[in-house]
Amino acid sequence: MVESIDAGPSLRAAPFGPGMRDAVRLLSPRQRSQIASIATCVEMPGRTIVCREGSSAQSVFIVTSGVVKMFRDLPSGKRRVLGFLFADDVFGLAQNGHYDNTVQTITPVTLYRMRVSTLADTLRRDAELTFQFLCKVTHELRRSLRHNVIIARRDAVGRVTMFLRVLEQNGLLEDSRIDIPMSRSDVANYLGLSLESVSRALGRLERSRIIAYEGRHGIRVVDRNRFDKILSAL
Amino acid sequence: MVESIDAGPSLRAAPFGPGMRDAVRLLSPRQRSQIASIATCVEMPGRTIVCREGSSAQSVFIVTSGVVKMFRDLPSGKRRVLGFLFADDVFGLAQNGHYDNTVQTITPVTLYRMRVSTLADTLRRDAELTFQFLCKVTHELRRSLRHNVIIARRDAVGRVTMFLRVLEQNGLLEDSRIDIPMSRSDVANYLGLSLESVSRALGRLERSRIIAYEGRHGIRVVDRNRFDKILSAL
DNA sequence: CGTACCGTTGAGCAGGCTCAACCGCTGTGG
DNA sequence: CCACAGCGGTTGAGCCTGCTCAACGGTACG
Repeated sequence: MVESIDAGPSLRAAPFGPGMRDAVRLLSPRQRSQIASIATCVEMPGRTIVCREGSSAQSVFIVTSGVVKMFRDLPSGKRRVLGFLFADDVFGLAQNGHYDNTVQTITPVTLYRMRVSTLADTLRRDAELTFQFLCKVTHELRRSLRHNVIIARRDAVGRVTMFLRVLEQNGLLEDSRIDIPMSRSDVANYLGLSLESVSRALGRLERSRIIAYEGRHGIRVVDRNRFDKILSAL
Repeated sequence: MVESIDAGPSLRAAPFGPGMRDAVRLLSPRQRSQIASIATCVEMPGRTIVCREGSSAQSVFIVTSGVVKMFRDLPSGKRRVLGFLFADDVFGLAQNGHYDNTVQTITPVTLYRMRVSTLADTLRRDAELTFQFLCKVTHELRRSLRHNVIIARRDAVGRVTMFLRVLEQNGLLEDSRIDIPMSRSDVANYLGLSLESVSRALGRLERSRIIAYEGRHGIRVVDRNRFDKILSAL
């Protein structure tokens, strides 16, 4: 049954124990339908605000398809993008009564929405399910820490390259093709660079024949050696 | 019974629901003794490595007193400090079979150590306890995201000031006194600055009469207005 | 076909990094 | 008791990279 893999929302994370190299699907079919029973599936076009920083936190969301960005607007008008979320990611969890980040869709997305109180009730009665969520949030924490490592880097080319690898490991695309669904401005705000610097860094990578453009929102790694060298030059 | 507050390890985090302003103690006395029963209490002097990046993950730790730093060493020899952990914080959780960060004590610490497999077994049988850990890890995630916002800032004075506020909110010291237990070098690696920049930033804050030194590892905010102005100038 | 947004490229500036010297405290050994 | 070495912290000089401001190009969409 192909349908079984669509029988409700899913979570992806690396387990605590000595599991596979990286993230795996966490929830059992039973757990997925359990969550589906307390959630509603919604679809949204691109550029839609899903939840807003500071507003009362009603719901928790799980992404099923598409890409969203999580960000915070600063008094100066600058915007900090704190992360991009893909299929099998969860958000809306990090608050205490109020969301502390805004989440906006980048591509059209489908996601499951559930009331935070309903989810909390369900979790309190199901240790196994709660444990899965614990794994997932721990995984998010790991990603955030890696983000910290990336933006600690000083050179624009290095940051952009590390970002490309994150995208590569995330999207399970075929051989060396990397999809960049978000705008340069989003990338810049995520990496703590100006958008010009992002553009220049990509341009430099291309001119030195390390990557090749495939449209403006996709690249291909053509010199894996030098690509990896930049990564480890951190 | 004064002893009751020392009856085992504790966790501190902001709850999901509309709770207090900030973090609260999570575990019930019963849960604390439950964890204590599967943990061993250890004391360590300062500058001790607790667990090392890449090594096989045996244990999860809860800090009871003292300060530790979590960091990662990069190929270039540079060191990224990803966070400082205080009483009621947990670490060792973020791995999959291996620790992905090194943790080292800064001050003498007392902490509870438990085998990760034992903890996992306990959690799988107790939804309420697992939920508490979920809250805690979510809280850690929030802190990491705030860290991201801090180091996104460009100016050294701003980053240092935001760091001082984090320390202030963390340590529950009396009026405007802020303890800085870690070295300038640690602060620099945490903020993504050179240690000279940290030193200069603190010096500038002092010369402009916004803070006053109290020894090298403590300061006092003497002009709260301008202090806050720097914070919101982000 | 025009407009608006995204992306790219250029010129000049500023802030933080690097290198280097110096200071003060601590602990050690003669 | 003092000399010395080591470490953490501060300060200075000069360089370098990414930011800012600005103009231009291309593509998508009305």
